[in-house]
Amino acid sequence: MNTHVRIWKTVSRIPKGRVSTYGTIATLAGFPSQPRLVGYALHALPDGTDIPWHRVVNSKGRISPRPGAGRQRSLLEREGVRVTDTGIKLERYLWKGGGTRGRLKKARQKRGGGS
DNA sequence: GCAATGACGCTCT
DNA sequence: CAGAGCGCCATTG
Repeated sequence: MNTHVRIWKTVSRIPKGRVSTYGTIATLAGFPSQPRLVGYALHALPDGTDIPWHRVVNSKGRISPRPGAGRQRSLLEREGVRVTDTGIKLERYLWKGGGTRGRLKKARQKRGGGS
């Protein structure tokens, strides 16, 4: 369970109006490339949790097909995060731990990235 | 105690 | 460039 708490704490560190991906959270939490654990930890979150789980999205910047996804999108928009059909602007809202201001230059330019 | 699954990500084809 | 498969660790049955 300690594992979950660690992840929750990391998620809680996400600044308001910003989002992060499972992979990023996993890495920051101390689990390099272990997004499944993050997803599983969030899955175990209680309903009245104080953890901003809605700020966690997948690498595509899209909300995973989980029950309440629509509610998550509302919460994000409520915090000022614009969610488009193409997903959230990770280059704008993606938060990468520490006070990095999320200044991702080339991001990881894995595939497509920003069209 | 063993086996399968899971709110995903990366690499290969 | 696009699509599919495999891998990681922990939790649950």
